[in-house]
Amino acid sequence: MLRVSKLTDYATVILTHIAHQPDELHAASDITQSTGVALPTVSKVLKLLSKANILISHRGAKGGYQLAKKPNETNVAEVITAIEGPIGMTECMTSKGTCEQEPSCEIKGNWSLINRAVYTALEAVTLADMAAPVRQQAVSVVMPMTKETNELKVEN
Amino acid sequence: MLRVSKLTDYATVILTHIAHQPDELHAASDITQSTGVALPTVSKVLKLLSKANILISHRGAKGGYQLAKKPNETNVAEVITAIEGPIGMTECMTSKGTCEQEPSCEIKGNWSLINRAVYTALEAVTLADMAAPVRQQAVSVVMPMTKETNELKVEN
DNA sequence: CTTATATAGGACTATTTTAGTACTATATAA
DNA sequence: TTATATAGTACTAAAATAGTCCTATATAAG
Ligand code: FES
Ligand code: FES
Repeated sequence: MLRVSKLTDYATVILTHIAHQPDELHAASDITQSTGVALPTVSKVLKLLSKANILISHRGAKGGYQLAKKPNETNVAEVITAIEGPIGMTECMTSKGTCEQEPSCEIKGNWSLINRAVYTALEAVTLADMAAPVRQQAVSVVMPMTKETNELKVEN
Repeated sequence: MLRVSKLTDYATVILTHIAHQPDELHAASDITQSTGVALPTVSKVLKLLSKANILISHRGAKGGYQLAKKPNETNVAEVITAIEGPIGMTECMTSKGTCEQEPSCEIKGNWSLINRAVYTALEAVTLADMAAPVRQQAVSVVMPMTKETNELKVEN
């Protein structure tokens, strides 16, 4: 079904919450209350985000987490990568040399382009976007094209 | 890691193979030989693709499968949907009414836009593209935008 | 210095999803 | 009638994910 994991979904909810008060410290226990996600799970997500330098942590009493960068400087692709690891639509994209039919594979190149297109789409959405009301914009994405149409359809 | 399942990957390999001879019938046993994928697995994939009307099946002796449409009329989004079910980045996208925090959820709208962007990217690639050598093109995708930039960045 | 608080890190279990296989029924060409 | 090939379904095994828990470490405050 091509979906992100639950943890990633939690991560966006949590980060969106934090993005509303970017300068304050947010303890895991506070976030549990405001999001409804169980404490151990919240804790796990926060650790992963901290490790990926999306959040900065402060230990000890009165500690907590805050955004490492401005809300518009962290995007969804980074969040997904922090929780799930590198984004690659097929196994061959993330784990090199594993695939037996790699030498003769003719579709790898196209998957790589699809990959880039999806990544670009995810990269275009920031925490600021998530925290803000929904509006619309257009973004250009690199894609493979058919043999027949030998020129760019849309230029950016 | 945001990836399609192995079966989906097989499906693209198989369909790309068939797309090279769109008018001939391809039996599961033939496809096993030319792709290296185990027969029961090939069989499973072909059945799913047939059920989704991406392939047409012919039973009995000298039977097999062929493309239901021209190679450029079937896209990757359809293939993924055929094997994995509806494409939705989060659970809330595909299974309505399940999420407890749906009423108060402020990020659903943005996930919906991300979803559409990814879908558009996948929709833009056809079997003809997969079968052809890799080239480049640009495609426009609808995305959410920040509060500040209240106008379209790129028009298509 | 001591205590309470909060994150860091890792290990572990349970659950869910995916992959792969097998078997029976049905259709068709020869 | 027989050989061949798909349809449909059920089942098992393997892998990924989700969720929990425990111990160590850092820090603010009394
Ligand atoms: S399927 Fe692995 S490299 Fe193409
Ligand atoms: S998280 Fe389920 S609707 Fe937003």
